[in-house]
Amino acid sequence: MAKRKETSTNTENRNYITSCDLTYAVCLVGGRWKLLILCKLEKGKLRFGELRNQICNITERMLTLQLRELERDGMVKRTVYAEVPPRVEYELTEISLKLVPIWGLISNWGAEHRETMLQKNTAEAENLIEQQ
Amino acid sequence: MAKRKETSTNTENRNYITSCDLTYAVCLVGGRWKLLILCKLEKGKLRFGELRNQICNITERMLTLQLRELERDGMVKRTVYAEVPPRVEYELTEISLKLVPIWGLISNWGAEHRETMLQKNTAEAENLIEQQ
DNA sequence: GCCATTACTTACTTTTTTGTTAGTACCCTA
DNA sequence: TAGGGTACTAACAAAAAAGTAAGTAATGGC
Repeated sequence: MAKRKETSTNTENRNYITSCDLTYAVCLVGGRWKLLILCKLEKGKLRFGELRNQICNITERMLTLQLRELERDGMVKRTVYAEVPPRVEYELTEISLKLVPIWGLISNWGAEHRETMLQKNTAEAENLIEQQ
Repeated sequence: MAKRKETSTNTENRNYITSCDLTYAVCLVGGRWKLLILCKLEKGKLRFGELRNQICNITERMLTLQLRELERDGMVKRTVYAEVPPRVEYELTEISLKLVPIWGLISNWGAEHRETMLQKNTAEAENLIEQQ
């Protein structure tokens, strides 16, 4: 998340894999908290503190880091109001808004996958019992 | 990738974030090489060595690890033929096949995002020059 | 002058992921 | 009987990501 050694194989491989548009796109939202943040912003602008309260397990540090990366990657827009105490609002950008319908599809698939795995694991457990 | 400390905040947070179906789904393909592997398998079955050759920067260890996870998560099916030298084939499963059309959408979005960022960066660079 | 509020930083530690190198098992062929 | 091919595995090191704890700045209200 922080500074990277620019010459590592790790970095080279990152560049290699993101030449694939699909992998590139998924990497943009790959940070642990990013999709959660983006989902919260689907319904409209939110302040830093509102995001923190809605994602109860996130630390301020992680929220800041993820938001900074999302901003750098054009996924959220950050607006600072020159007030004291400070007020900062975050919202989706034009390009990230285009992903919203796709998130719906993926989310449905995720639910289906979870169902499938549950059945699979149940079946395997029953097999184990029978074998005894 | 290997063993995890089961009680870390890190692990707790993993569980928390994957209660969201969208995050859950993206985590399934979140390993560095997973989407690349899945894309190669879109066109049909492939042997271990074929995958290794088609993804030229991957090590055998990483390929093995990613395939094992994909298999555990029901994303690929592994078939071993009892021959010498060994032959192992990998293919997409019913559930991962359902993602293929969505990958197309994401991929297109990724290309568009890349374009957008390129223009944005070019514009910013020009602004910097003007300001001098 | 002191405290509260908000949105962060900074320095550091822990955990996880990724990469490197050198094996292994198996049987077939030369 | 030595070497080749295939699909791995194991031990270790490096890098990156995530988490912890303790600040900071600015100003309005008490």
